[in-house]
Amino acid sequence: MPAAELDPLDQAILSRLQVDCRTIAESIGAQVGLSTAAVQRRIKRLRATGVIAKEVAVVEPRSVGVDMTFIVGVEMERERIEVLEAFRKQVLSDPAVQQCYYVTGSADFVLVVMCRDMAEFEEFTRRTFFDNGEVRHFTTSVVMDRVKVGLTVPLNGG
Amino acid sequence: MPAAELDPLDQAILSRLQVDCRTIAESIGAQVGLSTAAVQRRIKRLRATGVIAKEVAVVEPRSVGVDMTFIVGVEMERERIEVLEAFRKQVLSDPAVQQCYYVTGSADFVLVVMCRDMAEFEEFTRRTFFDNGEVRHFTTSVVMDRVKVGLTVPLNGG
DNA sequence: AATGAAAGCTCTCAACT
DNA sequence: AGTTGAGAGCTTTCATT
Repeated sequence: MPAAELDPLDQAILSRLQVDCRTIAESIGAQVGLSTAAVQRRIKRLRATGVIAKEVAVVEPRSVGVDMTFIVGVEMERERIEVLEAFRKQVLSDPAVQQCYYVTGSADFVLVVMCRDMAEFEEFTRRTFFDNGEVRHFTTSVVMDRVKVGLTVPLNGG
Repeated sequence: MPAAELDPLDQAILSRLQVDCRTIAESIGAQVGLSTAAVQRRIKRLRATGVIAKEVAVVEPRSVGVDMTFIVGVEMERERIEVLEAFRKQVLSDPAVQQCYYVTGSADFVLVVMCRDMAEFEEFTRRTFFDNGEVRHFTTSVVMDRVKVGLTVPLNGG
């Protein structure tokens, strides 16, 4: 888990795979000036060392009937470890919660929540906030446009 | 695009690929009760119809020296189309901006920003906010823990 | 220690049943 | 939808630097 140094070749490979992990090694090799086997070996190492955490399919929400996204700030009643840990577990197991960040500032958690419709979101707020005595306050922002959505990490040199 | 109906088999396939898009078709088939070729045909269709938008490698930020995440709320001076559109373009081309949402409520945009360190974040705020006369106000929350990070979409129901 | 070339193998894809 | 075979892409081997 420490940061093993990545040379420019690894970075170039990663920047391709972050956009499309099905890019074939031959194509990457042609771009970065490496043989197919060399690229494959580097990708294998990047996976083994955890630099590539996972490779996932990104589903277009609307195509599966999910049409609403919310940004929700959550303030807990008390910042006790037990309370925070319980909330963590709850959001981890809730499929409507796409992302959850524990943050400084006025809110304790910031959630990105996806639902089919408003009714489903209200059901989410009930089970997550109203049925939880430890939640002091929450604020909802409705997403009108998902301008940029990805998990791409900035790499040196692009 | 209207939501083409997905049967439970497609949903089962998607739920696997959302976790690991390198799962081989044979393994998925064994789980959902379908032949290898049938699974591959369905995956191909899911890609062609845009249900699977893309397949990407997720890079562990710390392993490439990126150690800080911020949630930034941005309020624009005026909600003129031109101003909003210019801001959209700016964040789309900025590699530090991992995500950007246009939202209702007190902020106009919510950004997820990733940087190597605080200095890089300050440089980001300069180029994005201080050098932009149309930004009225912004609020920064520092992420202490990325509790849940993914682009997984809930598939129940459809 | 990492590379390139080529052999060997796995998975995918399209044709056919 | 299932079966099959050809081809694409990945992995291993080995000689080289």
